[in-house]
Amino acid sequence: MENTGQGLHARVLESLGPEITAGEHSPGTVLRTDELAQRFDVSRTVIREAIRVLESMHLVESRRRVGVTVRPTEEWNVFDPRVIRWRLAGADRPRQLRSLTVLRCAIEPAAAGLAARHATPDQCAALTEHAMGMVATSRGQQLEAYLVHDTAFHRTLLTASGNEMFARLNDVVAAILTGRTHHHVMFTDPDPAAVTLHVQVAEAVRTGDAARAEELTREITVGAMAELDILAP
Amino acid sequence: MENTGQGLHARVLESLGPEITAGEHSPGTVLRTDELAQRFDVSRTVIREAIRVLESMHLVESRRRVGVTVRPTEEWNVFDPRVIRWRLAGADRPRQLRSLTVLRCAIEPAAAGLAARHATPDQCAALTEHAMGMVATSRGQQLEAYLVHDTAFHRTLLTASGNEMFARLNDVVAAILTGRTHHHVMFTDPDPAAVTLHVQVAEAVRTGDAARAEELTREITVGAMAELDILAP
DNA sequence: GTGACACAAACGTCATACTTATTATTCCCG
DNA sequence: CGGGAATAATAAGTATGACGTTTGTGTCAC
Repeated sequence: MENTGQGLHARVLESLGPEITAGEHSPGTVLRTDELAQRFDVSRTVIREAIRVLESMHLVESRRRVGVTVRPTEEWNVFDPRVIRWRLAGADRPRQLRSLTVLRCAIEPAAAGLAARHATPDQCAALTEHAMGMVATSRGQQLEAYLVHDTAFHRTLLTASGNEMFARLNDVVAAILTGRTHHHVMFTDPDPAAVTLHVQVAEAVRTGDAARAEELTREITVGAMAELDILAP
Repeated sequence: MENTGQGLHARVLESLGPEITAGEHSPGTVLRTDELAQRFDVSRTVIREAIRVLESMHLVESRRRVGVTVRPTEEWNVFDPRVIRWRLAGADRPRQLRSLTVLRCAIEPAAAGLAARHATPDQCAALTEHAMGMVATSRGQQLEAYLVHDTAFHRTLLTASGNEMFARLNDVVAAILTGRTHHHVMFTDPDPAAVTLHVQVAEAVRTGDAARAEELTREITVGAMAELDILAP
């Protein structure tokens, strides 16, 4: 239960954060540090440190004499990994998943194009290796093993793009892929066409064909959007 | 500009953050809270709150008995608005600007396509209005006025996409546009072709032509990359 | 009704003592 | 001489109480 034992402030954060992102405290609600200290049975010091982090995420705003007020959703730092995680774990998980998928579909083709230019031999090898792994595990209900290779493939692709911003989105893509397998209840084996596309992307990156890598990746992402009933762009 | 005097912890943060992102403390360096408290002449409480925020940005890692160690660049939360701002203000501004531009060029076409589907009449009106403003200020060294309309145009476009993640990138795009005008020393008037493209994008969004809006916006972003000598994808 | 003024509530800051985890050192035994 | 266990040292983590600062609000006089 307590996987958050890294300090009391972390424990408070992992309680308050999800509460806020889940909308349990509607925007405008005021939280008082004294009450929170009493509720969590910790000192105000600990509460204040947690509040400071929530404030850095633009989830709350602390003002004198008034207290800690919850900010409206539009002001949240929706790119903060923790905010993403909390929202994915909360009630509006579907909407968050759609937002992230749209983002992913804008990013990954561009990342693939860059990877075709910048990927190191090691990265090319890793890509083909994971693509082969996907092929090997694409039949016979080996969904977990398939997911591992799928995640590794996209992580390698994003890293190989050489763009630090893209690289930092691998957690997002991993969350999407994991979510699809675990939550969306994939009983059936993966789409063979998608598996083939991954192999072809690895090949395009290896041969340095940026345009082809981008287009093939776009096909993959279009498929990902279709799974969530998002209009293709 | 930004109010850095809003509390001592904010002051410390706005000193330590830039120092770290500028590489003044190389990864692995250990900072001790007591020393920092002495250096900034504040209590340890204040230092701890600042450290907690830096920790939430993955800039540092606080461990008992060892101190606060600076983390390697690859682990930083490069999407955090403050990290972006600090790096833009620091030494590796050029590289940061290129990273952001690549990101922008992956995002904006997709955002334009979505905007063509989701934009409200008000947003369409704002788009055309700002495009007209760009036309009106595109000649005669009215660079500042042009920048205002340019920024507003792209902000409206990203917001109109209806995707919260895209919408939160308007600060990034604004930083890029501002940087081009101010830093890149634009003596010459804007490229007339780019101005025309903006008008056409506004028109495409208004008429709901998603494919056209996306393609036109891609042409704009390709131009933005060319200005920074980035290979077109 | 309007202005100034005083009060109080909540956060902000500080100082201090104590706790805990982690590392480094010592020391004993094989 | 070497290795592992006991021990000490260290720096962050937590608790507490006091005081400062800002600011919303109510009151009072005019």
